[in-house]
Amino acid sequence: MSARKQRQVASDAGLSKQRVVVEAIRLADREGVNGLSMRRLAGVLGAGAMSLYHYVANKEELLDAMIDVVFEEIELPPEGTDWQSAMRRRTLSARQVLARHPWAIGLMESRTSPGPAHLRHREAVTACLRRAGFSVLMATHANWLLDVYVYGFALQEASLPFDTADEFTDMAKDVFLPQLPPDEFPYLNESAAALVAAGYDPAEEFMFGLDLVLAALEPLRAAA
Amino acid sequence: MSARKQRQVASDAGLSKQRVVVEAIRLADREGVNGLSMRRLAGVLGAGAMSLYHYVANKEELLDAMIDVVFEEIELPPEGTDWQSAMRRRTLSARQVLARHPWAIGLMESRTSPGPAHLRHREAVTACLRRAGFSVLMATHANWLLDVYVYGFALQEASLPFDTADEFTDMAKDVFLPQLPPDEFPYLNESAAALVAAGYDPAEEFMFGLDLVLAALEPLRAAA
DNA sequence: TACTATTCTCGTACGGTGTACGATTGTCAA
DNA sequence: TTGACAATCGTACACCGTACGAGAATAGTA
Repeated sequence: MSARKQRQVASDAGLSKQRVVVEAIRLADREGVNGLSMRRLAGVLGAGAMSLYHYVANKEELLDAMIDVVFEEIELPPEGTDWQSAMRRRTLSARQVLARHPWAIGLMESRTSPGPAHLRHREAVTACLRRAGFSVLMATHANWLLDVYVYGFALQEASLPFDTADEFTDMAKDVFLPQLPPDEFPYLNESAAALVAAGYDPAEEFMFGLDLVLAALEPLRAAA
Repeated sequence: MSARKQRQVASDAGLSKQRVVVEAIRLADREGVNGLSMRRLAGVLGAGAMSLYHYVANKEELLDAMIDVVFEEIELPPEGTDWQSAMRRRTLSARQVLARHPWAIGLMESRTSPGPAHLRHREAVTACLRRAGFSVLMATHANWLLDVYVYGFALQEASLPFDTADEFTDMAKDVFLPQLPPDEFPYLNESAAALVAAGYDPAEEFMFGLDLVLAALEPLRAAA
């Protein structure tokens, strides 16, 4: 039994909770969360729909497990550096991961209890902040604020209808500006024009806000 | 015909896009976005399910319209004050509105084109920032950052399993702490204990981060 | 080896979903 | 009166999550 279970966890042939969740994530990445149905998932796994329920109590639990796997993909803050570098590292990683799995962001609103990977991440971040000299309460504020930044950014980025600076330029000219009568939206026209001229890079935007937040948090920690 | 249409827009008796969307929002507020189905919505409107499709092309369009009505509820930045007060006012309003309609946050991820109310809000915010002395590009950064803050906060707040400080205290003692073995999560234990002692108020947390962001943006505008 | 217990698979069915299609009615202009 | 059009909605189809229970495969025990 344990030998068989061992084999199933590792191999590609048999089912396992691992494989169900991982394949569910791949499916959601490909088709969006609305394209993820138990029947379709069973299909790509080469199984009957009801077989999945041996590994997952219901679809809600599957979604919870998917979210926690996403959290596992996010790098923990490294230990050997200053707190700002550590936070930059883990938030950048989070941005990449959430951009890879945009469906995860919309799912968070409805799911309230954090999974084990989520908790481990939170513990590591709190540890980093406390060791950097933030008080208990200030570390809580900083933790919350940085999470707000990461999720808020990911949420906005996911709702952008373009991925690269070039795509933005095209869309701005062909789609955005025609929808913005200059007399009704003078300032948005001005913005759009400036952004088309300067180019728009979400990664740069991320760094701008992140550095601003980190710099504003810096004086709130007690000296080391 | 136009008299009839007029009557329908105003009255409670007949259907209209207005009424369909408004009732859909009430239903989503009450039962969550998963409880909103065309049949149920038609039910509370006293109509057949297919009648709704005369006012809305499909459910996606209904959801888009719902989101834009939510944006309409958010106060525009007032004009007679300094930019920080104006931003405080409109972000606080946004937080309240999004807390009232938590389903709206999760919906934003999948919907890419802003509705008219969204655009009007954006225009007003950009105007406020530009008049306060921010450059075109800096106003874009500030606009983006403040939106990140509002949506990120709303997203996190929506995923909290409690609403008030008292509820938090109860849940922390009965639910959170038992899930956190002190040897594995020493820092989260420390945090939780401190928060239980100090009390936890989401509204305060919102002001903390908002003031921090506003203060950090202040030096980035050119003097007036 | 034989029997039993447990784990795993999944076919069928039920009540829900979004919505295409077409029939029906009510209201108007000519 | 007639013909166009706006509005309503019954029916049907393909899909959804999953309860139930039957059957096959495997493990543990004698």
